[in-house]
Amino acid sequence: MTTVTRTPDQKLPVSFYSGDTLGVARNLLGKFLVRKTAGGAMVGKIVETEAYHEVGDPSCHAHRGMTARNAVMFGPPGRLYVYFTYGMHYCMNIVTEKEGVAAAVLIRALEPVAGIPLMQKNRGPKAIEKNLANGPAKLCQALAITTAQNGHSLQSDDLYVSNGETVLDADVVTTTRIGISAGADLPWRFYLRGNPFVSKK
DNA sequence: ACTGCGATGTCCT
DNA sequence: GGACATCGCAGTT
Repeated sequence: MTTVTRTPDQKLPVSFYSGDTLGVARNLLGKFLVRKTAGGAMVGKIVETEAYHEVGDPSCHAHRGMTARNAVMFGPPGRLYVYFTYGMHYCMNIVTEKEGVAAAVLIRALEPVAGIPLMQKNRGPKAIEKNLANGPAKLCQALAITTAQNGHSLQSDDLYVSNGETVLDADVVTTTRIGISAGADLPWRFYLRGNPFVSKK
């Protein structure tokens, strides 16, 4: 018999995030994002990511240098970069690369694993399980993440990424990013092949 | 199924 | 003043 061991409370170390952004984006697939709030704990498996980098990527918020909004991207790796967009939505990124290099991985979709009733409460009565976290703004709403968490360390106890499932290269699809115009040709989006919680096909 | 578009605040030119 | 790493609703095929 085969035993699958999961260690959902083992945080990924800062060194996991400090390297090449494309590699981090790929390797975040299958990991568990853990969020604890006053209402309870939630866990989602990361099933879709996108890489953003100040160098060679005109769609990166930091492409034209540091501003008040993107400053966290220039800081140390393993922290959260959360921004507000379209007048009503939040998106969360994980900062990568060494301090001084602005880069991050956008978390685009989660497969709900635990705390699903709380995610539904956060998302509102119209959300069903399939739609709880299959988009960057939806998952922030499900996990109660706003700009209040901008700069938040993933070594904290209320918001972190833990070891998850091993993902084979054969199960990773690499393609272009969604919802951007500049840099639309870069193959910097990664998702789990066939996973029903990916935001789009 | 698909397509178009309104909401709504902040950032940056 | 335009753009925006989005979402959900309304209308059509």
